[in-house]
Amino acid sequence: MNYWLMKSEPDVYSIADLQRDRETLWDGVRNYQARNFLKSMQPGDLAFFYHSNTAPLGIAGLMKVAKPQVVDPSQFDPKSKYYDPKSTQAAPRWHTVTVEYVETFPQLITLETLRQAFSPDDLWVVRQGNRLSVMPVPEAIAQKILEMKAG
DNA sequence: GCCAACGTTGGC
DNA sequence: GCCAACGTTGGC
Repeated sequence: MNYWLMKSEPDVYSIADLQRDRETLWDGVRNYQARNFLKSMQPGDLAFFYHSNTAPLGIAGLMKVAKPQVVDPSQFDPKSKYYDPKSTQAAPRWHTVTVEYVETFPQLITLETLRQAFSPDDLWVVRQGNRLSVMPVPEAIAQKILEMKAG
């Protein structure tokens, strides 16, 4: 079982939206490094839901990988902003997962708090200028984050 | 809204 | 295969 961190802009899709939907397809990732992490996810892996490009920034809750290795359908949809004309049905470029709601943290764990607690080498989201939207979280770090949300 | 960081594209 | 131009992300 592995831990991950996945970013979403809450104006677009928030932890509250996931709570309402219970499960969602994590579509629209168009970065190869992030996609490779998505591809390596296993059912039951846990992922921190990070609210980006908002205020306050931080980890808002937890979700669980439900279905792995899902072909992202938006790559074939010319009307989608995630349309990729170079992708084919025979050889899709973009795979993702579906995720299932687990919990909303009683309190957002802010980026500032994460910066104080962790080094950029341990938790990549605190790296300056970090643009990766899906990243692994070492188990020891994940455990500490889960302790922090307990208060 | 600004802009630094940085990934991608495409001409050569 | 290099790298300048370009587009996007995301913190501030």
